[in-house]
Amino acid sequence: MVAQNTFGGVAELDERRHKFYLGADPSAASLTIGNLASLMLVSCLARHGYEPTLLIGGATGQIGDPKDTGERDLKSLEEIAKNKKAIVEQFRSVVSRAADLEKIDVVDNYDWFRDINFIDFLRNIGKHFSMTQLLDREFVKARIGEGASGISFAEFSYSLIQGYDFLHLFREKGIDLQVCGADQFGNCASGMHLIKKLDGKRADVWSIPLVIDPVSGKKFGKSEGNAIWLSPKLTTVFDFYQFWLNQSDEAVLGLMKTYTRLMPEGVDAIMGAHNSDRSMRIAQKSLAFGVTAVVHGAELAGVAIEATKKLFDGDGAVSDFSKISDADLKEFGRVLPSISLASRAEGLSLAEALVSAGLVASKGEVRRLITSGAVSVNGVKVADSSEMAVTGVVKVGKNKFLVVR
RNA sequence: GCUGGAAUCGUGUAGUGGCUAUCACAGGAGACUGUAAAUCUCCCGCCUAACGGCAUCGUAGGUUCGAGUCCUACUUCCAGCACCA
Repeated sequence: MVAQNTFGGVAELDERRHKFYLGADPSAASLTIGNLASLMLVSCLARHGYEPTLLIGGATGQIGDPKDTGERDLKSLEEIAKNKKAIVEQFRSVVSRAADLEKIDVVDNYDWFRDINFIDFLRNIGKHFSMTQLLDREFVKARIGEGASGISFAEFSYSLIQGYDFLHLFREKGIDLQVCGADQFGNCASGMHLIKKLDGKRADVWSIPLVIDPVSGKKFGKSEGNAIWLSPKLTTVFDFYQFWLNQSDEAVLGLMKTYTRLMPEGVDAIMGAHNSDRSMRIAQKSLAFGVTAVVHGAELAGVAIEATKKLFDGDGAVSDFSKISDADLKEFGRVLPSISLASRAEGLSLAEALVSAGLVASKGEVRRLITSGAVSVNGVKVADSSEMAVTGVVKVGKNKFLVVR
């Protein structure tokens, strides 16, 4: 679980102060499964007696972490404030579940940047950054030059801000280890060098590999439109569970290592069982439950499993969804988008219901899906987007459901 | 500041003033499967129950019967030169 670090081995860290931090920018209303990989490492360290601190990027989030394709749009301050709250909440709940830890320090880098004077910053910090090295970074090269999208001074300076964070936390709290995703290694290392230069002390960075889909070779879960979010408002618990359940045999081993608390022996045992009959998808099931339980709690993960059993073919499946009991429908509504039939006096058209529940982007899309036979109500394919007068389950495609109760 | 280029879907792209803006990737659906992978077929701006309607090639004007394409201004980016160090 190490991409690149700046120390000899974990044993070396054990000699030290046992304080570390992880940073996250409030650039969205929720963390994604990309961030979750870092959170799992944080939890692992916390279980072994290390003391975690979360840094929320109230300052850095106002600038935006430069990506290699192009400049980001600035987020409004209100949006940043909202995102901050949501992310801190997620961080706390995930780490406390995965590490049985109640108290987690949270700091906001805006608290110390708010009062920093620009000239002081250039004098004390900027002076220690080499332009040659700054220009040498991959994303800068990708942004400058023929056919490139360009880069603003604000984004260019991002890593100075992040570097200063590390120095600040080192001085104020004695934190001498930073955990980050591999894409952040450069930014984190700049802080490490600052500490060395200014205070003559040692600090380290532990970056974990970006999770790559072994089939497509693409970065995992962050491809813009279809990110998998930790917030149930953005990705339902059911979809979250299904996402892990649908992983390929090639990917599942690596994902278990990164995203579950299992020790190597446990992983081996599961993979052994999995390989004896792959069609049972034992590894995927284990992975899906484990991750869902950490993010959403064991109870909701259990509901997601129940819903999966009833809604898909196999043991215990209910092919006619109208036979699902009202109690079950209510329960499934906790992990699936749901809509109340009774709350609408007028007959609600199927198309409207699907669009308002967020299952389908537009009514035109619904029409296309119906034409291709993708939509069914209680197991019966529908021919037109007529009114919807029964309770039960609407199914769109293979694994999108709308509970009507 | 000067000169020359560039801006087309989530991404990368094609596009002599003329019919419905091309292709690929990503994404979605169907078939086949193990809710996997691979493969095949279809879809992939918005509205409408439907016939159909309305948009859209950085922004705003203009020329033209007709503009993604030509002209003008603006915005942003790139390159070279100059200026400044």
